[in-house]
Amino acid sequence: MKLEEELKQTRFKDEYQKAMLNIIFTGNWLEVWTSQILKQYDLSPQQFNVLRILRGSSPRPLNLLDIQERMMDRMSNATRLVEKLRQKGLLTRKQCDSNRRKVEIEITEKGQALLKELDPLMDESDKEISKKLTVAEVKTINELLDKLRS
Amino acid sequence: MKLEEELKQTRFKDEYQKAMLNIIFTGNWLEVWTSQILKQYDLSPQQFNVLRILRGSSPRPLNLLDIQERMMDRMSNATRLVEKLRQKGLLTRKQCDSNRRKVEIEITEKGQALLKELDPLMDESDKEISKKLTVAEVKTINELLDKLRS
DNA sequence: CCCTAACACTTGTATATACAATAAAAGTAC
DNA sequence: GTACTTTTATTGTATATACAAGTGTTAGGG
Repeated sequence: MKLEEELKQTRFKDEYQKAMLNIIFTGNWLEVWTSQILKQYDLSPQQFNVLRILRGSSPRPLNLLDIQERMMDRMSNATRLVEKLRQKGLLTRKQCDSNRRKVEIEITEKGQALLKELDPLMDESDKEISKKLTVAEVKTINELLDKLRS
Repeated sequence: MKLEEELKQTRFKDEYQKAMLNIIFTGNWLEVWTSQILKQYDLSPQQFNVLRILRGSSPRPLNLLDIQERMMDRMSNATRLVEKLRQKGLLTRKQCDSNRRKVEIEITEKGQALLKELDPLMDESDKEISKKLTVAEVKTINELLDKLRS
């Protein structure tokens, strides 16, 4: 739907302003969507993101700064996020031997299993998008967004 | 910068998954950017958004549901958001005569003045984007995002 | 070895947010 | 008018987040 209808607005100052709002709005929209899916598994999008990051580096553990660098929202508090996941048994943390300031964080079997359960659900979301846009079109989006942040 | 570098990730499952993450990430990125600008004026992006919505409808007042419909993030609590802005004297609220469940919310002179002060700063952000992307390119983004949400 | 600075993380605190429960007014049916 | 439903907004509560201050660890200079 056009952003104008979505936000019941008649016009924007220019295409640039509209793009700014459009990207933020669509990002929120996608995040709400995934959070609906994740809710039944008691995960926030951020927690899910951290788990996927850990799976990506598995079996090599990551420390907190590594995770923070890879997070979608760098502002959120990695310590407490990780602690939440640890309490659920989805990851382990131990002090790093060579540098005791660091912690080594690793996804557990249980975490892997949970992600495996979630994979098909997330594939569904991708399929939803593929109903709306062709591969060429999403490629274009990716290129333009990458360019925007350059 | 490419999302892969930004998130220090080697690859994504496919372009669809990358687009999903890219839009969310870039949306966050833009929101953080504007929130930096707004911070010196003690406004959150959401509060700023509400003020702009009210300016857009001025001099006609809006009630809470109207505002909620036009907000970027529909989940946030409009009542408390509006109350914060009222305390700052940026808007007024009064019970609606014809339907006393509703409230009429209107931007004040002070609110208008604040927005006027912020306009040039926000124009700067637009200009930043215009250094990276042509009008044709942002038009493409807008079309594709609108299509994605359709 | 001592002193200072840099690093990696944690904690405190104030604010924001999500979601559910509640309240009050208006509309509808009888 | 009374009972029921719907609309519109508010409040309670648990959780999340931002930002600054604090803690313990390591590194470097003299």
